[in-house]
Formats: sequence, structure tokens, C-alpha cells
Amino acid sequence: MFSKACEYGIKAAIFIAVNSSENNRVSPKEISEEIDSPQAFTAKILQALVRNHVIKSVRGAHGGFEIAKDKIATTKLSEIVYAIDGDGIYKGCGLGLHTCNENHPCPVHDKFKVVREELREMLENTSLEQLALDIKAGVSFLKI
Amino acid sequence: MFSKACEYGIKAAIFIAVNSSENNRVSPKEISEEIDSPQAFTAKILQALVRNHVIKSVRGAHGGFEIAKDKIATTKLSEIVYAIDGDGIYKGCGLGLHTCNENHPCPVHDKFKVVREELREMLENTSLEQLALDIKAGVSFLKI
DNA sequence: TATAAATAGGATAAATTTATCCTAAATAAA
DNA sequence: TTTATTTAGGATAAATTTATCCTATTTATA
Repeated sequence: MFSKACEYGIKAAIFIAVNSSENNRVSPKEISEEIDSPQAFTAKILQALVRNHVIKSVRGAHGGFEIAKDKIATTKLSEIVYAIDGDGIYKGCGLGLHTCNENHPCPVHDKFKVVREELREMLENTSLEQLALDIKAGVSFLKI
Repeated sequence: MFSKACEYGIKAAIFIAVNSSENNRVSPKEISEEIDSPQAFTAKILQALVRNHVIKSVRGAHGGFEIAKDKIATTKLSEIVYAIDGDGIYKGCGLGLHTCNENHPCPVHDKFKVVREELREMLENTSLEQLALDIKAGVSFLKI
């Protein structure tokens, strides 16, 4: 469904949110250990999230990655996915047609629309805060 | 969502169904022209569909690919997807966790379940026949 | 039986995604 | 101001997916 990069990005963002809520900056090393991902590759993904203003980075000693506390509640999964995988999940034809719309639909156009709409809604209505709270409460997990 | 191979496979199967309903065998060349896909690569995908008994191939002169007429109505999209992409779309964690279930869920486990269930149902309830009829009626399209 | 027409399938190449490594730039603190 | 620490980012490699090419095998028919 999502690219590996996107999976890492989502998990990283959640881990950063958990830590930022406790005024704690984290490094790519900590992150990759905590979400079980390759460190250098994860660092690249973090760069993308910074460029897209999903998270903030602080360079130099005592630096690291963080999310502004008030941003944790307003940041939706959709923003993270968009920053890494783009809008291909919503936009674009399920069967790869160049042109696929109501007037010129691919064979699964209508049926796909329903599923994708559901996915879009889910991503747009799920905040980093909800996901981070579950991790803090120990009812969901970032690895294994 | 699906791999390129799977997109080609679905479109090829629909085109074969359309032709088989008119007692017409088709070649990889015709198929790839009609669905706008690379011919040799499409041929490989057709092999996979044959191995998985989704379609039938007839070798030699006057050969080609076909689907038994009575199979067109009973074949579901899910069988095609499974033959090419496997069951990764239903099974497997949305965030790539090795173990992800009710007792040890990833952060998006419950939310993802809903979307994937919807996708699964759609694929399992959509027959080749429905899709082929739309193509024949000219209300949906396999390319452009 | 020989020939032409088709699919099967192995080998290989190109493109993309995933992953690693190394150096540059920024920053806090000694 | 120097040093240690930390992210940024370019270059490169490995793995996977997508795509091509060539030959083997099968089959109808002349």
C-alpha cells in the first residue's frame, strides 16, 4: 500500500511526537532503533519531512528532531504520506490509465473510488496525537 | 496501490474475457496493443495467470489466450491480484511490522483494517464479467 | 513430415526504490 | 575561537521491479 519510505516516515513521526510531547528531541539513531529501520535511509526521509514542514530539525550539539507541541494534534497522517509518497494514492487511476475520469473511466473506476475515498478520509482524519497517545499508553507498537 | 504487473494483468484479463465471450483467442501482441503495455513483459504476466489457472493458453498455430466462457462470470478480480501480487494487500501490516495483530497492533492497525476490508470485499465481489460487459458496451476503457 | 505460427521460459538490461557512506554545514559549549 | 556534536546532502551501491531479447517447445496445416 505505502512505500517503505512512507512506512518509516509515519513511524518516525509518531516516535518524534511521543518524545516532543515530553520535551525531548531525538536523533536519527534513536529513531531508527525505535522503529527498526535503516538509519541513513531514515535520515533522508526525516529530511523530506523537514522540507515539508511536518517536523522541525535543530542542527548542532543538543540538536535533533522535534514537532511543536501544538502541531502534534493538528498534523494528520495525510500530510506525512503526501510529503513522502505524494498524492498518487488519491489521484491517479487504479489501473494506471493516463486519463481516467467520469467521462472516460477505467473498468474499476467507480469501485476504486469508494475504497480510495475511505483511505483518504482515514488519513485526513487521523492525527499524530491519537497515534502517539496509543504508543504512550502501550496499546500499540512501533516495531516487531 | 497495485504493481504495474498487476495493472497489466487485470486489463489483459478483461480484454481476454471480452474476446473469449465472442469465441476469439488473442495474442500477447494484440493484448499489449489494446491495453497499452510492453509486449514481452505482458507475456510474462500472462504466463503467471495461466500457471494460476485464471486464463488458459493454447500453444501453436491458431493458439492464443482465452478464458472458458463459464469462468468469466465466476472469476473475481481478487484471483487476478492474488496470482500476480500475492496476498500482501490483505495480509501484512500497513506499517510493515513483522507481527501486527489485535494483541500487538501497529499504530494504524484498526483504521487500516477498515480500508483493507473494503478493498478485499470489492476485489472479491467484482467479476471479470461485469468489467468485460462495460468494455463491450463502451462505457469503460482499457487505455489512454 | 516439414513448415509456419504460437506460447514458454531463460538470460539480460533498464529503471526505480531502498540502503549506505562520506563530507559539509550549523550550533552549543568549553 | 576551537572543538565536539549533530543534521544536510551528494555520491554510490544493493535490491527489486519493470522491460527486452532470444531460443525452446508445442501445434495446426500444407
